[in-house]
Amino acid sequence: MGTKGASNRQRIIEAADRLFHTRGYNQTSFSDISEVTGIPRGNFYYYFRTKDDILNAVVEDRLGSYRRMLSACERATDDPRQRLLSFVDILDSNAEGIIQSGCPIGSLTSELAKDDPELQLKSREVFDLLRDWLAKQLDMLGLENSTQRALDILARMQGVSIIACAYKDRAYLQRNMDELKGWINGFTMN
Amino acid sequence: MGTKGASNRQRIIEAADRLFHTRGYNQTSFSDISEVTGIPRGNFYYYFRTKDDILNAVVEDRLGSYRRMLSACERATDDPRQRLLSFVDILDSNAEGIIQSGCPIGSLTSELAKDDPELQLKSREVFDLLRDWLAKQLDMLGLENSTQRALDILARMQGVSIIACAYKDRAYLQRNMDELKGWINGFTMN
DNA sequence: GTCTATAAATAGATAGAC
DNA sequence: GTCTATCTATTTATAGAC
Repeated sequence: MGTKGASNRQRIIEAADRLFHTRGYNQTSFSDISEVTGIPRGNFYYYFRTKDDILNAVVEDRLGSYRRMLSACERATDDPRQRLLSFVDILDSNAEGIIQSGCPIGSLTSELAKDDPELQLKSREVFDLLRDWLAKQLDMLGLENSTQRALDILARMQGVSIIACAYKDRAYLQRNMDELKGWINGFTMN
Repeated sequence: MGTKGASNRQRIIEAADRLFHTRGYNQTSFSDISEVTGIPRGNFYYYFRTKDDILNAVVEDRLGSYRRMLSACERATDDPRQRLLSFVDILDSNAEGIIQSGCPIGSLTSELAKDDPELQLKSREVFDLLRDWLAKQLDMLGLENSTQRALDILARMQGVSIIACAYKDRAYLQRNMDELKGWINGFTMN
């Protein structure tokens, strides 16, 4: 695989990633990706056989990004409570994108739930990654039902994202992220 | 407007309502609605000028349905706490649909956030209706920041719906609906 | 009011020149 | 590896017969 080929492939993935977030999977056409990247439509099929393949590559790319962010978070501190608070900050740093287009993970998984069960399963892998990482930190805090609590954290962030996006209310998002941090701080007292 | 015409129009709205939930707005074509209702595609334009008009009619129809449910809930009891608990039960009765396709309100509003700001504003009206009704009950309980708390209830239900749908986990939905009721019961002690 | 036929645009996907 | 041209199917929407 040549350097330029890998570059083109990566450019397609990154453009598709952004478009899947801002316009949705089904509303993103090959023409859209072509316009953004400058790569002709027909060339896409050299790198991906189908549109579904692009989605799979985008999810794999997201998994890699989140794994790197979580690893960096683990290297920064050994305190699981601090790690959980950093986790909230990571997603908080994407606040503007959430207000405009919703959570990239949640909105993609929700969209694909209506479409193709296989694609939804693929997009859910990002949830799996975050859930397992959160559960690991909760385990270190000595909490029980760590997986369920991890899902509760994700559910809370998803719900806040939905409302904040629906009302384009950045203050609502900020306030609830802070309350979520307080909730997480309360975990240590159990 | 004749009887049969109104009937056809209503049949289109109800079929579109279900399809917008199970497949999404953008993934629902006139052909899909035609297949379900048996009404030819071309006939749709006698009742609606555009697909957007169908969405508007669907949202208006949903608003009417929810208004009737909330009114019935108000007639059933004067206790605002009981009304809030009944509210959770109403959405809980649609559990199977939430598992399969997500919350009809949340998923539609999220989808349209990526598409057309005007359509999102229209679909958000259902959130507005529920928010205001919840806030009214919270006011009766003597709570402050009733609108913010109402949004918190909606956010919590949305988040739980996203996770329950992603993992097709009916038990998770049920457990969190019960916890939400406990949370609401806690409101009276403030 | 109801339906058929069809327009005009766009989708995902393919073939093949270079 | 890269790009143009094109195929086939489907989309929203229109025209017009009945």
